[in-house]
Parts: sequence; structure tokens; C-alpha cells
Amino acid sequence: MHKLPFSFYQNHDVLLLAQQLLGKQLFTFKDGQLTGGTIVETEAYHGVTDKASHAYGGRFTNRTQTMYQAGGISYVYLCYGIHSLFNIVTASQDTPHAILIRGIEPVTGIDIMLQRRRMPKLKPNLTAGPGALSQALGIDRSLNAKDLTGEELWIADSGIFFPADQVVSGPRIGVDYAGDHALLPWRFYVKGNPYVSKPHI
DNA sequence: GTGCGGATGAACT
DNA sequence: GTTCATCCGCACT
Repeated sequence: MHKLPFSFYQNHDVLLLAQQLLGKQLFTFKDGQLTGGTIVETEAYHGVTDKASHAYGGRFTNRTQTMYQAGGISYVYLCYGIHSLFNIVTASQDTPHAILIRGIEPVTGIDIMLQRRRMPKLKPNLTAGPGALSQALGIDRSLNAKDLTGEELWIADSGIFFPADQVVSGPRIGVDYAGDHALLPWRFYVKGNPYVSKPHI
């Protein structure tokens, strides 16, 4: 289990990190249960200059303060009153870059994930989509601002590498409110992987 | 204090 | 394609 080191998250190139995270594995260990999967879809959020980012314009609130901490921790927030969305905080302190994990391919603890999702059998929507994968992994806001090199929540280098011709970039999902920034190609995903989320039509 | 709407998903027609 | 669940974060009439 090769946990990514603190230094990995300190890079200021959040677009590069969002691509490098494809193929890494996200794990949780909750209630004595290990669950995890391979990251196949990410979105980069570029700190204070990104209109789609919660930290746009330097907005610093009780919620967004997590993003301003040094990279290597989680940022989990509640969306639509229902879904806990999991992000990775990157860069150094006071640079609020973050990467939203939108899809993972389940690897470990699939039966536990099925229970948490109340699904009878494995289908892509077990972990395709940010709300879905959080539920499958047992991630909620109690896991906000957690150290990603810790024992509860971490990311490992599995040795999986997707070559550039298997990685696609495109506009981010659900950020129409961001005006011209909604079209930036800051979503990255593995071509053809069934655990990549479907854009909301 | 109040009101609006959201980095979604599922169940509908 | 449309609707709705569900509630906190945020800005400010």
C-alpha cells in the first residue's frame, strides 16, 4: 500500500495533478471496513481565479477555509442538501486549489460499497459520480479536512498508469454558473471507462 | 433573520 | 427530458 506522500500534493500545477491522480487509488477505512477504487475521473478547481471554485475571488468562509490549508487533506462539502462531494486540497497553504473526484472504479470492499448504496449488485452507478462514490466509500462531512496520509482516508499509488491517449479532457460538469469559465477543459477522465460519470443533460 | 440556489442522483413520463 | 429530494452556505433586502 504505497500512500502518496505529503509532497505529492504540494505541486501548484493543479491541472497536472488532476491528470496524475487518474489511476491512483482512493481508500477509506471506516467501521473496520476497507473500501477503495481506482480514480478514473477528476476535475480541477483553480483557487481564487476560477469562477467555478468556492474560493473564487479569495472567498474565505467557514466552509472554504479548508481549501486554504496546505495540500494533502480532504475537502468534503454537502451539495444539494443530500450529497457529500469529496475533493483533494492541493498546493501550499493559502493557495486554495482543489480537485474533485467524480468517478472511481471499485476495487476493494465491493460488498460493503453495495450495502452502503443499497444496491443488490454491481453496476457502474455504484461509484460513477461524486455523490455516488462518496456514499459508497462512506465519506461524509465528518471526513472534511482529514489528512490524506492518515489511517482513515488516503490515496495510494497502485502502479496503474493511463497513457495520454486514454485520457480525455473536457468542460467540467454542473458549473454553468461560472460563465466563461464553465467551458475550460478542466475535467479529465479515462476514455471508455464505465465508472466515468455521465454529464447531467 | 431570511431567501435563494447548488461541483447531484434517482425516479419519473 | 423533467421533477424532486433536502439543507446548508452565503449574501444581504
